[in-house]
Amino acid sequence: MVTDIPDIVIGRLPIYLRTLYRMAEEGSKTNTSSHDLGERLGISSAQIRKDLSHFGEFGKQGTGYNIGYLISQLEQILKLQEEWPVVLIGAGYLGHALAHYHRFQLHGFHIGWIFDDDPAKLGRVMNGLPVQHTDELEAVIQREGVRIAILAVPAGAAQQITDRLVAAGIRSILNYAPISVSVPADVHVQYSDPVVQLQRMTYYL
Amino acid sequence: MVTDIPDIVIGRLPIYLRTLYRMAEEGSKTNTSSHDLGERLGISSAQIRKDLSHFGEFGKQGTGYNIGYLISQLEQILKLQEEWPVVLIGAGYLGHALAHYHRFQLHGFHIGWIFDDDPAKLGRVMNGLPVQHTDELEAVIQREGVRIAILAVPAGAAQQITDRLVAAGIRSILNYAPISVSVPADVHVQYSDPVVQLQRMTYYL
DNA sequence: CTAAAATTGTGAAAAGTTACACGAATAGCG
DNA sequence: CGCTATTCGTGTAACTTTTCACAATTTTAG
Repeated sequence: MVTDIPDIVIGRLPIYLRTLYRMAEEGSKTNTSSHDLGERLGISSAQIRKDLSHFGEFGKQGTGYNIGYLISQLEQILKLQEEWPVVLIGAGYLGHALAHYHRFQLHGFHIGWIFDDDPAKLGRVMNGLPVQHTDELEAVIQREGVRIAILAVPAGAAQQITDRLVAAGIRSILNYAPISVSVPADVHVQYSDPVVQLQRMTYYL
Repeated sequence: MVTDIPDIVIGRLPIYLRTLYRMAEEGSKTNTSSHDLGERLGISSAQIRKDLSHFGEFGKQGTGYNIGYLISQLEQILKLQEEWPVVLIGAGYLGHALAHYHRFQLHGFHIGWIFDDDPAKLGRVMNGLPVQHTDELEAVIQREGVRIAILAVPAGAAQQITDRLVAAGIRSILNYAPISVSVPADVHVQYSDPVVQLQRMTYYL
């Protein structure tokens, strides 16, 4: 049951969770089923049941899943019931947008520090936070025990910054830079290169 | 050879391409190998060779791959040798950042129109483009033959806008909205929900 | 010129993922 | 109360993806 869950399963849980939050907001019912959920997501009901079964038995035959209960279980599995401090590196257009992205706060990710090494940007305030020099990265990460970073810097700076982040204690990186960074096995990176995402679709046009 | 390529293979080609562009820029050599490429990407060399072999024989035993040639072949496969017009929906913080993202233009994606339905944003200019009312979506897409859209609107608006995009002729959607949209089978969607991406990593912390 | 090293493309094996299908439990209805 | 409709959790089968390993070719070095 709780042994070595495939990454691909973990990757789907936030999607389930997102849909459950939406169902809870709609408030039209207290329960849902794997079938119902699957239909909304374009995923088979069997897959949803199999995925959840890795972690326990959250449903009830005949009734399905209680939405609130399943939400709390998924949040627990994904460690989303605490607030996670996050550092943001890069105060360009994208960094600016991410600094203002209110859904981070809403879901327990608190961007608390913004860094850049462009003198023109230092001291600027974004959503209440001053842009600090990257020289202070290590000190902040260590002092505050930050484990998560969002990287929105140019390709040329990404590997070097990544090495510093990892050395300072960062273990999860959301990478918007257009480059595959190299990290130790215990560090997780999620890639989000907008160009790559568009290029994945033109083949089919 | 050229028959029903797995999506997962298509999805890796832009990553290979990105690395090849970087190698070409570095300019230190004209050739590379599956081994070399794999090392930079954290992917096995066998996988790279297998992926490429779906489309033809681009390498040479003993020598590897000519970087420029492989780039041109991948661009051809992915249909990246033409310029693609793109519509952007949503002129909030994220839309603003995407409108200014210079790598789109650099890689042949031309954001030519920005839409929003918030009266306060209409007429504002972003990177030289005026924000237009979403009422004009269909007319523009049809007149200009646009096939690609970037969606940066709130969850509540996303499905309705998606339906209109698809009806007007859009076939590829890069979706930043935090919701799984439902589309016909011939329409491709790439998801990029920043919160989901962070939530995929906290499990491992 | 020859031997060693590098490297490809690929068939086959291994590993991983998804879908099927069914017993068991529950709820709703007449 | 008993019958029908739902729905879960899961063992197994089917399918997909990755890895292995090797013949064939080319380059390099002596």
